[in-house]
Amino acid sequence: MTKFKFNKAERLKSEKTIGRMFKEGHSFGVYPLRLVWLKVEEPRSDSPVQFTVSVGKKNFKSAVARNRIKRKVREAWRLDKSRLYKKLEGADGQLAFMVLYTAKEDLPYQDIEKAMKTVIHIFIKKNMPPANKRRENVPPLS
RNA sequence: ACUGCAGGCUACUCCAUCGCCUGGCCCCAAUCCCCUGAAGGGGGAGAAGGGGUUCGGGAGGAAAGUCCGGACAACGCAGAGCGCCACACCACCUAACGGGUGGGGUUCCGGUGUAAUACCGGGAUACAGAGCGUGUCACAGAAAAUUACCGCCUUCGGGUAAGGGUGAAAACGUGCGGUAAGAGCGCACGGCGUCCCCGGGUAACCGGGGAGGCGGAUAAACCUUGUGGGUUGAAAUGCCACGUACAUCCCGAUUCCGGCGGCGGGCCAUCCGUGGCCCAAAGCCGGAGCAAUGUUGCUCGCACUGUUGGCGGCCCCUGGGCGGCCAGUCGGGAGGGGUAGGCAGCUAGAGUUUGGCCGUGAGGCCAUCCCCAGAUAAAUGAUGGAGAUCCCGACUUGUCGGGAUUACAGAAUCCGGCUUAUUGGCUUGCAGUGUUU
RNA sequence: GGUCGGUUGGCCGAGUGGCUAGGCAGAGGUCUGCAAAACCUCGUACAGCGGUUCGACUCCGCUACCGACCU
Repeated sequence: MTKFKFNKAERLKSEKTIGRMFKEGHSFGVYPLRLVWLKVEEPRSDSPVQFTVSVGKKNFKSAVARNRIKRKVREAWRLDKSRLYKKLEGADGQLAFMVLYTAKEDLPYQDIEKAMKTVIHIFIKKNMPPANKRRENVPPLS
């Protein structure tokens, strides 16, 4: 039951962490999304991942439109994150995730959900090869 | 019924699944307290957190712009003056307002109608003062405000605003008289200010009469008059936690007087007990000065804070004067550093529903009912399915098929307004046109 | 959340209510064998909408956009 929830512990709120993500973190894009992520050594909560969304004011001037897109992206994350959580079981540290919405128009939910699934898939494929050798394949922080 | 104008109301509904924020209740539970005690047992409280087939609530008419007005909070005073800002026909409403309601003036439009005034309906209106002062008034024009030039007249001293046709604006307009030529110089009609009287109206103002007049515009130019405003704003403010650093540098003040007090000293008198006079430390009290603050514009007032101690030098001379340094305290400033978490403020209020009464109305009074968002990288969503409404097409005229549910837009301390954005529907008032009775 | 400031040609920038300076860039010309430089000429602007005024870049409202500050 708990796998579809989205609590406060799972939200990324620290301004410092977000600042570090853009300096030191890694990123890749899957239209219309772009993931920025960083491994945090001292977890702020007991959740394996802290997640947040960003929609630029440049692309969407209306606050209503920005809020709607953020809700859709959060919904997609909420429904698909369990796949990643399963892979992360037993790992120490915490991951900070930020998803940027890069499209210029408000896309329907199905498109966003599809992109989110791809994002999670690529992340697992790149950084989480099965079992024991996981730690070595995580790229070092620059 | 249609059209036009001016308003008002509303902001799709329901079901299922998965979620978000928030308040209550229940469960788990680290821990703490009490009783008894050898362990242990019993009872109670229970932060943060987790959970629940649990019970409630969860965006707007503009939540927006931040243009006004308040509540509330801080600044030692809600003190003074200056400055600054705002407002400006009258009355009322209101907690207050630059808002609203009603009325007045001015002006525009439409209709009816006239020789013309007029009447009806609707709109707009930052609408105090230009017979205080200062400034500005391009081009054109003789001249843009106290005045010249041309012209006209002349007794050659001068008089004269009729003419000069340009302009947004130029000496009340037209006619007659009058004159050397002219001029409100006089008269008739008309227009516009000032003052007084009468009538109506709470008043603005309107109507009538009289006196004395008529030398431009601009105050959303300075300004004058009147009225109001102390300033700053929830990133206010208070508390807790964490963290540097009661750290560094620069500047300023740290002076004097009086009273009480009497350590101690000097002089005089002496019946040797003491008495009188003078100087006078510590401490206490009061005052002046200085520094700084001066309610986050300037100045001032009152209040408040600091004004303590040590060490040398020079001069006269044995008690003072002058001038320094150091530390402390207080005040001002500079650069730099740390934190950017939590709680309160924070949602029961000029509140909401319904009804009655008063008022032309804005609104007021009374009763009744309800509790109705409090997030903070910032909650109210996603998916699916019905219904309802609207649009398009087809024809069997009430069915089918397709599409849309949209616009503007997301609370951030809270209210009252204003302004701006905006889809569709419903509805009220007024005017006009047409039809029927 | 609050408090302020700004918007003038393609770019930078001045402007007292009376025809919007100047520079860079662009176009044409003179000069040159050709260019550069220099000189001459030209085009293109007051963010938008209302109001005050005879007249508005300027004064006053509203709107849009850009920017600064606060602890």
